[in-house]
Amino acid sequence: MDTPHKTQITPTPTSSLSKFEDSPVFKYIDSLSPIEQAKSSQTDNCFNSLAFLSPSSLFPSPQINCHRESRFSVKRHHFSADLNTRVLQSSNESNAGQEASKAVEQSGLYDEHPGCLSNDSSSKGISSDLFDKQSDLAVELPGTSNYDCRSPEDNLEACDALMKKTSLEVVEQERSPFQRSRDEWKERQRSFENERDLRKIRRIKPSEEAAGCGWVAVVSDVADMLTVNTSIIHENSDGQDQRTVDSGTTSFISNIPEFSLDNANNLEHAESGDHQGSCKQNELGESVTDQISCILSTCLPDKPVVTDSSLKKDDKGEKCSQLSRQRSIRRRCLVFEKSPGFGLHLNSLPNILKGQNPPNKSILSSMKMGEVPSDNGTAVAENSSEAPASVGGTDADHNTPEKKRQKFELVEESASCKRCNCKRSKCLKLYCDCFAAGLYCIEPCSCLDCFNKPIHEKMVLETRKQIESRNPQAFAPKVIRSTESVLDSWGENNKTPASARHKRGCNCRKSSCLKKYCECFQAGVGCSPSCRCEGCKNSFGRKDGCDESGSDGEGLEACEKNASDKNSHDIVTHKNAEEHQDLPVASNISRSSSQLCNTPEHGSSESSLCQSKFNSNLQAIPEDETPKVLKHKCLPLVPKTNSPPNSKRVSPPHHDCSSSTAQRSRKLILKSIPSFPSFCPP
DNA sequence: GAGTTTGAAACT
DNA sequence: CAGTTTCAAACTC
Repeated sequence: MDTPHKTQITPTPTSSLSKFEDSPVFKYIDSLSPIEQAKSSQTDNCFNSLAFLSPSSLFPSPQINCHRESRFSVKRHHFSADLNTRVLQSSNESNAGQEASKAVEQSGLYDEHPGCLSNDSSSKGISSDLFDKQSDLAVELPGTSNYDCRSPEDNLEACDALMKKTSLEVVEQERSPFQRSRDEWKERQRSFENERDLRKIRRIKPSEEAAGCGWVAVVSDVADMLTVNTSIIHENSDGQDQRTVDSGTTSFISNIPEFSLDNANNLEHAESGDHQGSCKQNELGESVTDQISCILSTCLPDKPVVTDSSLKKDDKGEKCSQLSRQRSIRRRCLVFEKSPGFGLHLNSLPNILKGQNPPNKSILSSMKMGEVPSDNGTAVAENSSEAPASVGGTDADHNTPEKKRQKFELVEESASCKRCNCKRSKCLKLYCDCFAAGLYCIEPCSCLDCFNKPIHEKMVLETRKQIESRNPQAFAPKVIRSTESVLDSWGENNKTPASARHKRGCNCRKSSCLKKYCECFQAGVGCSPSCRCEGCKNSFGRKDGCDESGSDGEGLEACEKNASDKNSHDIVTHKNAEEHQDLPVASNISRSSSQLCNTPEHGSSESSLCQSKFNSNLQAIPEDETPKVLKHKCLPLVPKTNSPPNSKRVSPPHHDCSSSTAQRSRKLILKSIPSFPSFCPP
């Protein structure tokens, strides 16, 4: 049936046009859909490039094109031969092609078979073929056959000739200078998109290889790829994939390295499984897209769901599970883009290890306690006791995500977990340990009306900024590793062993710095002249000089007394508490510290173990890596108290065990510790 | 588990 | 900057 619009579209009848209108294909297409052309142009945002009826069709969203291109840009060349054989038809049947593509899209072919069309085009018949062309042209965007034939493909020269004789004759007559400028713009756009595709292709592999260090690039790359029109979010209306951002905001970014580490193999297996007996993945673009999909699916918090669904489909042999994944992934990545992650938030650290599970500080604690990510991205407990043999299994078992998850969960259980219990501060003040430590509150927390969650990221950031505006060091480590230079500034001699000190000092009045009310004691460091404590009896070092080295008998006596009557309990309690509590800068603790702790020379006695462990849990940061601001603020510290400046530094009890080696090792360790991350975007 | 103590953080 | 209040952890019972 002839619609009035067709005559409108081709107002200048040509012999060729009339010829093809009489073709069986045209009639068939025509009979397929009664959709009017004008309506199509309005409703179809993507595949109306041949209609040239409305500005909206002339300028489809470049973002849409971005993601379409990722699917079709390479495919275009693959179909070029086929296209050549039928371009005469299609180019003159733009209307019919559009309708056909619409029909295809409605029937799901568009989404379901993009990667398989080359193989079953015959079976799919003209619909698929038209779809191929349509998708191709839709991606190409220019909307003119002329542009289409300016593709670098040499074998399109014939196409060029044909096109010039057919549709171009029609279209060019109607091309206005506006359209030509539009074509130029789109050509530039396509150039940009091609470049971006190349970047995608180029980056996938390095991202896998770079593993941990390259994931930032992956993130940026992902961000590049995620500039998708938000309309895509609603592309799939089943609602199954609608997710809240929440924890995924951080896990998204932080999980990327895990993909690099963990899922490279899985990806290979999954992909090979996906394509066996179904779609032949012979196109680089498809492969890259799938890899990207897997990266993203790995990064996403609901990966299990996605993976499962995908696997189900794969098991059924359905060919288009990849696309479904891609679409879901795109949608959820949009969510991420809408609510970018708290990139440097410490909660992301555990996610690096934990994968898709929600952020959990316990893993951070695990790291702190000496568990470090192994090469495959899992946390390895330095203490063998924390790595049950049942979890270990074979090497093959180690590589399975389930085993890793179990391992993580076990590690998590055995590790400590900081749980705040805030009731009034909404976890947005430094009262909250989680917030002060730069961590989001998580499930184990018992806080009420907590706003320290990824979903309130903006509020968290604003609050942080506000607090930092009051005190730039508010989120800096409270305990710094004081080197000789600092001690010098405190008027102490260089022979005193370097130790950690509370940056600001405590202000205890009643606890005598012998309870965890005292931040110095809690951190396991001695009080310093910076402290304004009264009656300091800090067993780790009194403000006025309690040196276990023996030079100060009274001090030592006091300390020993403390250790005997109360510290024996306190230290043990402290040890336990430190083992079950996160310190604000857990990242400062290296595995080497734990190794030191477990080496025979250091671990001969319980007390030395305790102390070593205690030291390893300090919030200390090397003075070398202390920010200049911090140095400037800390170095000229003038004690407010009247404590004599010549008080000897007090070493923690039992420090005599391998002190030199320990100190040397600790220096090396601490120098390798990265500086405290800034939470504020630069 | 409830109540108390404590000192840092926040506020004025 | 100092004094006061608020807050949550530590502690005691």
